[in-house]
Amino acid sequence: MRLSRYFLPILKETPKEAEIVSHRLMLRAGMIRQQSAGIYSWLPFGHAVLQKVDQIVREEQNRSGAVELLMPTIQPADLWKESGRYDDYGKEMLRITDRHDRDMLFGPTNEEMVTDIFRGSVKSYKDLPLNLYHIQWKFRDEVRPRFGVMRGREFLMKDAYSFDLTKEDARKSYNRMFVAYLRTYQRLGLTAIPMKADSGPIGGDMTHEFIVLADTGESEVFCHRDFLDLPVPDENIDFDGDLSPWVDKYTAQYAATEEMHDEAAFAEIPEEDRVSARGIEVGHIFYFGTKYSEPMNARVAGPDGVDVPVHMGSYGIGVSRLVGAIIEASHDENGIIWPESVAPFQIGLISLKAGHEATDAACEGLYERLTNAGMSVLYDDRDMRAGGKFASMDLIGLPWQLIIGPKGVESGEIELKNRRTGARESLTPDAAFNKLQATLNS
RNA sequence: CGGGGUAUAGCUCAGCCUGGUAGAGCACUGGUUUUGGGAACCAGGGGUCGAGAGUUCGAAUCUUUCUGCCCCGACCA
Repeated sequence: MRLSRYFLPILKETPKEAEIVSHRLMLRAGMIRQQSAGIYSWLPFGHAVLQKVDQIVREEQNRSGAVELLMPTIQPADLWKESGRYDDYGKEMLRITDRHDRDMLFGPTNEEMVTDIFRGSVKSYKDLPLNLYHIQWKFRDEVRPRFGVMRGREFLMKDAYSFDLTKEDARKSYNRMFVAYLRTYQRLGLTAIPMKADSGPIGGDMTHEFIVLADTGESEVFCHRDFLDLPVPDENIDFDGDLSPWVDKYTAQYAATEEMHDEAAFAEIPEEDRVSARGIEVGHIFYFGTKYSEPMNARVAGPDGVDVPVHMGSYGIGVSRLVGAIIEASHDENGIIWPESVAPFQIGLISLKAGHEATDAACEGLYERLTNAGMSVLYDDRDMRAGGKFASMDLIGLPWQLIIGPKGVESGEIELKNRRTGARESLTPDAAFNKLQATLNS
């Protein structure tokens, strides 16, 4: 992509409404534009990141055996009246009346709807287990939206719903999601720690919040240092096998958010292993049994022929929030530092002197070569001074920068810079190409 | 939903106290000189000063009502 033909409205100054770093950087890097409190347009650069995250989440859901569908944003109120939540859910639910005066709502979540879909078609234990998920925009009319996309009113969320005959089976479904989440966050370049969450009236140990540590996190969290470098299952993990060893490994040590914090238990950890930090919740999984299947009559026949309500769980990942969380966890004073897995482009190619014949030729040649080799390149071909280009490229945080100017072209060298480490090296165009190909296509 | 702010050019802000023809920097357009870490100069374009009502000869400025947005708290993926 040539920057001169892209839409990347970079801001030199920070809009005053942005308080936290991810919000500031997302506005400055031309990723989002606010349309109303907590409601954002995703501009091309931001949209590209959102799609990368979306796709990784999808791939890991699919790998775990979950099946994708797509439910609507607008739901009829009747389903919610059936479960009893129409009255329970407060003003956070955006209620709408259509032209026929029917009560509708903009979905804040989809338990009722997916239960309705399930009960219409599944009647036997032979069709279980089943896990249905979608990635869809939700709306919660927060009293006080803030932190940009981290706490918006409209947000993109992956929500999965598992259906099982028994609680024991539901635990297996829970474990599958647990492991899928570990893999998902790792692929996104994040260290996410599963922490005990409040299970509310359901009770039990099957609920965890996945927390990313970041200095600017919204809440205080406490955990054992071991979590910071626990291995994550590789892509060959068998989701039909017994996943409990992995879950056990990740639940053996102390980890809790503020609300669930137990000072005494935390004190038992050797002092040097105690981690007390700020965290961002990027996922939440929980088992809730027959809370919806009971009132909504979602029952299946067991092997004995008797109908029983299915055991359900739901599993959320805040996809749009993750974009902010990744920035919170990965930036410096100059801007964003994208993990390679979610970077909108792998390489930023800077022409230090657009219009200079030899420089243009060198840039065009390399741009074409890299692109043809399957690498994604944002080519800054604007006629602009070098300083501004360097600042822009650091701000938008592409993992690799290729810097080509008249001096280097004359001596046959270009500069390759790693955004994260800041390391630069002068290479011939061939060497730079080979290095990038070896690094990025591996 | 309680408390506190704020609203002037695309962005950051001054002007308001003490009413008198709407400003600066950056950005944008044209030009000249520059050119390896956010250049300089010259010439331009761009604002019903959030909206309504009032006071006044005259309102960005004073009074008042409304609205948007932001921050703190309670609440939450």
